[in-house]
Amino acid sequence: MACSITLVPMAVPIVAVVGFTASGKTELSLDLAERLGGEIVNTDAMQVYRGMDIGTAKLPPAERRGIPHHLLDRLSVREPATVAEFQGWARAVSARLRGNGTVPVLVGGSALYTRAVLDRFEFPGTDDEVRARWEAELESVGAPALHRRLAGLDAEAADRIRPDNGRRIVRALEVVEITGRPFSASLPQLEYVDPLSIQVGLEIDRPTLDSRIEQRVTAMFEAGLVDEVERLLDEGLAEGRTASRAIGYREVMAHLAGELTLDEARKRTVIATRQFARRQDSWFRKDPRIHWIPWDDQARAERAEAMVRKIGQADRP
RNA sequence: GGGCAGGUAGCUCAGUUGGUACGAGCGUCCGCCUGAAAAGUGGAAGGUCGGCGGUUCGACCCCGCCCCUGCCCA
Repeated sequence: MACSITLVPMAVPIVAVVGFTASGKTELSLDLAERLGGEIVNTDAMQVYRGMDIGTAKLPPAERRGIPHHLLDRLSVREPATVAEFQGWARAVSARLRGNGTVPVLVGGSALYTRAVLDRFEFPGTDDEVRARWEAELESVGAPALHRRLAGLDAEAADRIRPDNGRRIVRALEVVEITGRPFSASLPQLEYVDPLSIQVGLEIDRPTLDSRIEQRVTAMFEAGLVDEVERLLDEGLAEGRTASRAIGYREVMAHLAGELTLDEARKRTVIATRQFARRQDSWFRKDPRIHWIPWDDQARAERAEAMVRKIGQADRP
């Protein structure tokens, strides 16, 4: 650049749009990105998969208003996804954007993913071989027996984890083995890594949310979700540890395997989505830092923008 | 019109050869949650056992009538 004026590095906030599936997050995030001069960073655990478009309600490129979207289509359906890996990606992208004065607008319904990016949140390492061994052990001995094992090695963790939750027991044993220290797994405090963080949530009443979910799922089936799943099966969807569990995808797979009729698959998908929304609710409710805006507020984008600007100023000298 | 099967939790169905419904799965509600998180996991609330009458110390289980559903015969 000819002009050599170095801009005073302005504090660039990091924004997250959170909320329930089907609540209108996508729309708000685009409006917000436009107003703030930001770019979208996906925080949806399943939209990181290539080819999972219809069933994850991934915004088609043509509807992205020219705003760059990050962390979409990163993995093949065969590859496992993990929070820790995602955390690395998301923090790197966010830091890069902010370095350029661009506001990262995180959008997605995966509460743990969002927290992993915004909060002080560290994950102990992992080891495929160690994990595989404990998983095999779980298979042959059963969760309660493994839980007793864990109790001997890390009483605190065993105390926190239910005897039936094989998955978490295995992880605890894995961490204890590779770190040589207690896992004592518990969620970290609600504390942002960077004070210039803000979460905006879309508030929506249950009856409305439930009917929107029903409509959205039905629309997905009409839009060709079954074809999408068939395509992905050729790419190894069934072998994917994470992707094969995605709502809608597993139901359609069951249908293609002859276990469910098409309509049963659709109905089960609606139910699973609703249950997912309830789980999201229990996460969001516990986070008092979220700024809620009614989903149908005409001026929601303006209001969200104002909230973000206020945060930025409050912390500026 | 006759015959058969069935009417038990919101749904699908177990069950008691008459002695307070042990119900189950799913759904619903509430909770937990550190490398699968759209995942995983714990708990709770739900029932005048189709209706009316009878037999009996006592009936959801026995008898009669009626209503409803499905199938079959005419």
